Amino acid sequence: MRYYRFLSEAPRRRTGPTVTSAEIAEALDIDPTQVRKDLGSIGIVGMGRVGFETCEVCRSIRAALGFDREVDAALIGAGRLGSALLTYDGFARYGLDIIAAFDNDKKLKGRKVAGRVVKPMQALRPFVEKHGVQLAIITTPATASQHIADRLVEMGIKAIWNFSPTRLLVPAGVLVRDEHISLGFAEIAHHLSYLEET
Amino acid sequence: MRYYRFLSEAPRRRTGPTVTSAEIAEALDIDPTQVRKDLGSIGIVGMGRVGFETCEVCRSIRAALGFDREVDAALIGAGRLGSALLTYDGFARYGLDIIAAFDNDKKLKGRKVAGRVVKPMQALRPFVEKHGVQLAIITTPATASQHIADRLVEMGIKAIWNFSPTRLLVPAGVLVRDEHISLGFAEIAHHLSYLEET
DNA sequence: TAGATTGTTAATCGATTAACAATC
DNA sequence: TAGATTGTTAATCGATTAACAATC
Repeated sequence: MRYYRFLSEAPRRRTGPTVTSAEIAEALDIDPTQVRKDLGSIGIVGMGRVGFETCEVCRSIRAALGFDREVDAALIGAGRLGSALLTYDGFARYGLDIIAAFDNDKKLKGRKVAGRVVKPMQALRPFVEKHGVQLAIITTPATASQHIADRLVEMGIKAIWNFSPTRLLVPAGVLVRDEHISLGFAEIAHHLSYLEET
Repeated sequence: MRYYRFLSEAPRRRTGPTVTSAEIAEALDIDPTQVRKDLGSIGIVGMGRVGFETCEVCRSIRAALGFDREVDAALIGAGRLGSALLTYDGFARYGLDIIAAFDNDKKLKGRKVAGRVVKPMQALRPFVEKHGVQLAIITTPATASQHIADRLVEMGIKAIWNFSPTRLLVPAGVLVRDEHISLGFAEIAHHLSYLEET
């Protein structure tokens, strides 16, 4: 993933069409050997003397990471965080398309957020089944999220991206990615209290 | 951090006042020896026969993670994501207090979000200096964030929690924690395309 | 050809796991 | 005392780094 970020920015750096393992390693602060190993593991072969062809590597990484195909997602919870995700246009780069938003809040009903109408929760099941939605993004309050997750699993969802501050329990085979912002704060708190000491 | 989440939920599980390394290991799916090592490394000693005293361990971990002291933060960018962070009340648990929000958008000026007035950017420097703010949370568009980061560093900020989709460059000594949501999606995309294959 | 960069094998390092005497 | 659980040392495992012949 870090490779992808670095390489997709390559055109902007106006470097040539190739990149060496040493350059990548330098930029990402890792060992050149490591880079060659990683690239090799997803079937990318470099050329002696010149290195790797940037574009080709990019494509291969996209494929390896699964960014090369469209993923349609349903967003559950159209509050502030949900709206922020809907509005964010950076997901397209990774093949993620949030095709619908659902929320039970009467105030939001029928309102448009980032061009998408917020649908009532009753519409969720038919929608998921009709469009074969595989990914659900949950931004509901912690109290509601487990219940919603259970329903989503019933509907046959394959993955849940959980932004609510709870750990969700789901049967094996369904992927849950918990996005706990508080976790990031741990690093900061640690750093700051460390500064304090010295 | 995972220990902390687990242990702080202990009261809800209504287990006794102590917990064994085996129990923690089981719940977190790691090796019991690892647990004992980790706890030992922050100076926590357990008792033979009964294990560790839950409350005491919790306190020690809080201290080790730096959650035991208040951190005052300034939020830059009061858009959807910024508002979501302002509204989120879970930060208090970790000692984080967002004491002010700043945004240049005229529409937001003077508006209240989660009880805090949004201040204009000009007010940032005096505010940071007056209150000795150490942490800034950036939720501005990618184009603006580096410029803002530079200014914040000048003002003597110690850490930046970056929610804008760019990598920020700062001098050594200033901590930047990048919160790239797209990164989380990589895992999901990978899982889904893996399912596809089989 | 000469030189730079790769792919890969071998060596090092650190982290995880196993084993067990010491402790409550 | 007997039994469970700890702290710690030793052994294993995997991942990172170093070295170098093969390649363009």
